[in-house]
Amino acid sequence: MERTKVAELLRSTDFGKEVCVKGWVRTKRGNKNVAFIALNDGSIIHNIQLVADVAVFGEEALKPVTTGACIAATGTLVKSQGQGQTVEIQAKTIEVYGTADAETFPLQKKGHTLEFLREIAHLRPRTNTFGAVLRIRHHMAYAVHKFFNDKGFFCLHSPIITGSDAEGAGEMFRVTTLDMKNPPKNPDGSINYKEDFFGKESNLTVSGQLEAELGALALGLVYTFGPTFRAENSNTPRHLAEFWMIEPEMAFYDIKDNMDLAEEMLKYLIRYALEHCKDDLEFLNNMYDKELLNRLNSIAASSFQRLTYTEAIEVLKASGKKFEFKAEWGVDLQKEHENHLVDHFKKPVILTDYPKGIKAFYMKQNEDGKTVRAMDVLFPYVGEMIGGSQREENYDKLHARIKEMGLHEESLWWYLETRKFGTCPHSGFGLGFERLILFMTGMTNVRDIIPFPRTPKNAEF
RNA sequence: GUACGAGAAGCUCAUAUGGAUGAGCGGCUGCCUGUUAAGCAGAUGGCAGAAGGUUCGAAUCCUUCCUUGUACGCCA
Repeated sequence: MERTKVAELLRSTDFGKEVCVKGWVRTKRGNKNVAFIALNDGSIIHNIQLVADVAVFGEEALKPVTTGACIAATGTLVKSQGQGQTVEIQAKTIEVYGTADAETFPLQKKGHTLEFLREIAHLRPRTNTFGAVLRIRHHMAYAVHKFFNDKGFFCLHSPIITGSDAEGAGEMFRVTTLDMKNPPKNPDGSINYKEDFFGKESNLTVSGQLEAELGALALGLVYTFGPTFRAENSNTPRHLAEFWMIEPEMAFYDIKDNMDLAEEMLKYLIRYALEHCKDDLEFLNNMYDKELLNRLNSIAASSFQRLTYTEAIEVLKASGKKFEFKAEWGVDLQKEHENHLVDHFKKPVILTDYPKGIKAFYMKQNEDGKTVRAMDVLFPYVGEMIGGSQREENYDKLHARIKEMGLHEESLWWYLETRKFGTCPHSGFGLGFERLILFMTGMTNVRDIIPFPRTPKNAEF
């Protein structure tokens, strides 16, 4: 008999129908006469209840049906006699695919802390929480592609391995096939990378932006959605060494178009989640964060507060609040400052036109000679969600800035050539996918947002 | 990387000023004719992260290291 998913069975009113269901046992309870098995197959957060008459199956046959075991069952879909569910399956056959020794299976019926579940990341997808998070993560990934596709963007696959060391977004992971115990040396004792796989030093990418710009200057509207790697020793609930980033890049967009796109996209994604992840969001709302649904609904309906860095400094100064670090023009905003701004406006804030000294080389320089057309989107709950800018399209200005900042000009030759050949105004931004999911789920640590987190001192699984 | 906190039973935690280690849950055994993270009863289960040190005596005090949490920094 063909397997029917639990999600479908729970919607069905086809009572009397013979069905087959397969999944993992969450709990089994009952007495001498009847056993109730809560079965979950991952298709939905809810379980279906199997009712097994002990007289039919025999006590011994039901023994291996324990929490964590995988089974296939056939039976009749019936209206539940008990409370708590509308439909259930009166079981006729049960086949055990895989047992789970109750003494050693680490997931118990009662809840576990998220910290403990991180230690058993290979099994935590079987919990309600991670089922919900991972389903939401999937829907958000799909929604990102759908959003861009519907707007005429093309997905561009930027490289994972890069020979460029000038992206400037953080420390990089070296990629090499050289024998680390005995690397080939130059006469001066340094390592000879000419012997390495690519004939030069290479690393894992920290951003697909520069390549996305090349794509935008040919296809118009593009976006990347891929993994990025940063070897920073960042120990916070918002940082990972390996994370996923969405980086749209748009020809002919100025900073305002850029902001409009970022705001439209974020609201679209929130609405998409509210529409397609209802059960999972309700579970997370009840279990972790009672304000989750309110927050999602309110931000989907809000219009983001836009102001310049200079105006933000004024707001901070006028607040009269005592900050640990004084808010002063020219200094990068501290977390406490960002938090104050978001609290002050009570909605997402888009900050623009930062001092050029604290931003990356590729951002378009303003006429004032002091600021660049950067934009950061600050969100309640998670902080910096997006970082982006209008890009500097003028060759001379870009070149001067690269020299001024002491960057390795030669390795950026290809990037500079786009400004020589058919340059145009363009903009883009980077959205941290895990931070988006953090916001979307009400979870508090990105280690619980990605199936297998990579953080300093941790690459298990 | 900095600051502070935490590492004891499978899990979550009590163990007041250093003085024979405790509980709840899980798992196990038994009871209960439809249960809902079921209920009731019982037994089992740990030389307290690692290494040193102080002391008659250390889970408790000190040192170093490891792991982990939170805040901050780097950013997304």
